[in-house]
Amino acid sequence: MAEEYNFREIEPKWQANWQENGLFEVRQDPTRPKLYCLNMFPYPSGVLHVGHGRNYILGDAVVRYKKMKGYNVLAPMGWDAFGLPAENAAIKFGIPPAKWVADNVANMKRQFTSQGIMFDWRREINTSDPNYYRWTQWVFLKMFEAGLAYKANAPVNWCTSCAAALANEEVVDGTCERCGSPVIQKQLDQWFFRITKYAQHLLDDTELLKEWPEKIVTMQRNWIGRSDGAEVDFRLDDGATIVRCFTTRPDTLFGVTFFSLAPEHPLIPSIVRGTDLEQAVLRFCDANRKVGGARGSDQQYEKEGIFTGRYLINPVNGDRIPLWVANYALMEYGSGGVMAVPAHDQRDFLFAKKYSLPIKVVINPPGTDLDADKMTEAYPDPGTQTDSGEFDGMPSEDAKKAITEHLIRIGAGRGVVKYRIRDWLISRQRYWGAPIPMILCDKCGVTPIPESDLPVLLPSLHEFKTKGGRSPLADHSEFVSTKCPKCGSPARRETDTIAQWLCSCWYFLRFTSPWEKGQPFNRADEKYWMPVDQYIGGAEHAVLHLLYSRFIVKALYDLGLVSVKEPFKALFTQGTIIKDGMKMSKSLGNVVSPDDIVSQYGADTLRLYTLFIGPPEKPAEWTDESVQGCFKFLRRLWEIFGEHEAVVRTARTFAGPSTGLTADEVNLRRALHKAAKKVNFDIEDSFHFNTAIASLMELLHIVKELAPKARPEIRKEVFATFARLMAPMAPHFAEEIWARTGGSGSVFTQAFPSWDEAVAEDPELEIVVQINGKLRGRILLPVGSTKESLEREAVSNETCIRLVEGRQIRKIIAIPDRLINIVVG
RNA sequence: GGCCGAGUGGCGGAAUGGCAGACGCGCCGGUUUCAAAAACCGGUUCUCGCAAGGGAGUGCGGGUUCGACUCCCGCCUCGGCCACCA
Repeated sequence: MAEEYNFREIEPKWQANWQENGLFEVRQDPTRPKLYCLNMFPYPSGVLHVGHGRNYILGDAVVRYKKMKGYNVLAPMGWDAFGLPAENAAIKFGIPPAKWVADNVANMKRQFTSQGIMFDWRREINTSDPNYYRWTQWVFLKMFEAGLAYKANAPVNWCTSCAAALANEEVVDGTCERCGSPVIQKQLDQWFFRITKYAQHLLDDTELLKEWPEKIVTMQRNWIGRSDGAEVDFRLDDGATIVRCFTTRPDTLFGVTFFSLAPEHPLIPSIVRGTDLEQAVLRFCDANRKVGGARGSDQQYEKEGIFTGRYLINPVNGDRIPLWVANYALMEYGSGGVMAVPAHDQRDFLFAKKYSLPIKVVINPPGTDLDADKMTEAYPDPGTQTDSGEFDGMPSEDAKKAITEHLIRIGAGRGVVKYRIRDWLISRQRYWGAPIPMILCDKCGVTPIPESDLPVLLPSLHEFKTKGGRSPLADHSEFVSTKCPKCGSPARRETDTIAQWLCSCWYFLRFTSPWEKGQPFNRADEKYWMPVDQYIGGAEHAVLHLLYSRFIVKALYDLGLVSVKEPFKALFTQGTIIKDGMKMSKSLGNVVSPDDIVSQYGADTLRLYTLFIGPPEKPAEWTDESVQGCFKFLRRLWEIFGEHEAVVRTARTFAGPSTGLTADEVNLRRALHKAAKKVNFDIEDSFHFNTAIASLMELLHIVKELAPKARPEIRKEVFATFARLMAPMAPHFAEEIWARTGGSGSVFTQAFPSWDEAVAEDPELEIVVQINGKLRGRILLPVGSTKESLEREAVSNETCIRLVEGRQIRKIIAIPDRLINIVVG
């Protein structure tokens, strides 16, 4: 009776073995190339589901593969533990956030281990640990020193339910990204990071992100949102007031027929003061003031506006144009005013039609003349200038520059660059975060806490609900009262906490030397390990986390504190796991627990299926039945190995040469080499473990058929190589087979099978012969044939001659390894 | 509206411009069993045919090529992200 595949015994055994032997404890090793492979660290929300697992299993497989390829691999893990969910959960369940975090961390760590996902746990970090967050506070101080942190009274997005200010990025369609409650505007004193100062750097250096998905780079560029254009000064009809606007289309300046101000525009009250329309205009402004991240709801709203009764003078042609207030003009973009050119902008066109405003064509499409009266939509494309004074006849693309220069000459404008990105709101009126390390002194003003006084400890509070926009810390007098570090007089601490985003913007630096006490990281270690060679995570962080991290690293680089300009050399964003047509999530009730799969089928089955489910960059549908396919694969391989185990264990090591092998032995070894080639290529090229596993399944079929016919030492080679090939994906299983083939030590101290040498000893390959892409035959040719030698061979080969049947050969197309196509006339 | 992706069996998905549908699931048939499950063996794009074999076939329409799922042009559909950003 054959021994059963007992994963329940095998898996814990090897997990303990790896732990004991410190397999994943990495040190700097100058003899090997380094590889810093990082999975985005999780929010310790409690329980991992198999959707989360995709991330970590993929990363672990890469780490194990690279390790076998000879790299010195750093694979650390930690916890992004500050932030709203922990605090909300703590309020809900009445336990301290720190306890909630600690419990969840313990469980998630257990889940990682039970799935065979191994990290260098000596480097574990937790962002809510004072040993960590004192250095988050240090980052804040450095930003302040660099003039990149400032306090301003600003309208902030305020979530009515979370009772917290949100970053623009956290507002989705006017509601809170986390809880979905409506977001309103509120004026508060807030800390900002001046990310806008780095907008151009961040944009330029997207050039360096060659190993990032194109999609993510594009999203970063769009988010920064550079627009090149001109600022134009329009003079109010009183001759004094100047109303500014930004345009990307100075070429359309002669076609301006009205002007729209944002309802929040500060000039409006003075412009309409004392006029008949004053009350109506102000009422309109109040009614259309922006609420939340977007005006109104998520839907496009009807364009509305009101005439102010006043006129502006177009600086280039003296046209007197009506000044309107319109709800589609945004105060926070440009300068809050739009020069409206209905003929060449669709929004302006719709507005002009609605309010019967004139339309003036100044750009004609190539070859035709537009008639303003007959237009049904705006013509936004380039063309030839018309009705534009001295610029008539000029291509509109050239006119952009020419008209801007003209504006400069007459002192009515200038070329400018605008960015969509805004400064980063960094303060939160919440408890569960790192206190902002600042002191408010009546005499000295806002004063940073000296580095030596860090950390500013977060006090343990039992009551930490936010009240009326104040941080809970504000009610805690022992925390608030302090002395000014400059003048020594009584002062107050800043009571806002640091947005959790900042904690996760530098953690990859801390991982390089997390044990450092007197500094955030050791410079030598940072220099050795940075940048992160392979970053793996979800595309949901495509903009915020990645952009913030890039910004912080650039700022620290400019301060001479880190050695790299970009933190992440290569990025891989894996697709989400779908179940029953929806993203897997606790709230939808469609989660599959890895614990259940592990106990039923084992960690290796879970890992194989997760990798096999589809190409890792794309979303994939989880089906419980399909899991069995991977389990069956392992069990079959186990059983087949069992039939050969006794022979293999005592066999000597196959050392070649390949002469004198039977046809079956050649075919068996060829299949092995083919699989090795495929697995190497798939992992190296694209992390396509799905096809790598498929090729191993194919290999199993052949091994099953041919291994019984091969001599013992070849069988030994086959099973030992098989074990090494599957080690990244099914590590426990591979260790067990490796050990049972008589292999010494851990399979992860072995080299991953390469294929080039192996293939070179393969005697011959079967090549398909096509005639005019149709008829087919097969010939055997030596392995390693080049395209040229194949073509030569085809002319003299008997099979080919017979197939050509005397017709004239026009062309021979040879694809090494695959086929020869002979085109005959 | 803008910018990306993607359309292949019943399903997930394979295919450097070269045997379309690898591999897995499911399904069908068989072996085994008192029976069922499991396991094992075989089959499984559609279509005509008892069969051998034939025909069609990668969203639609063109094109390039000896040869197109793959490249080019024009559509259609779906998904993602950003969106009255001047």
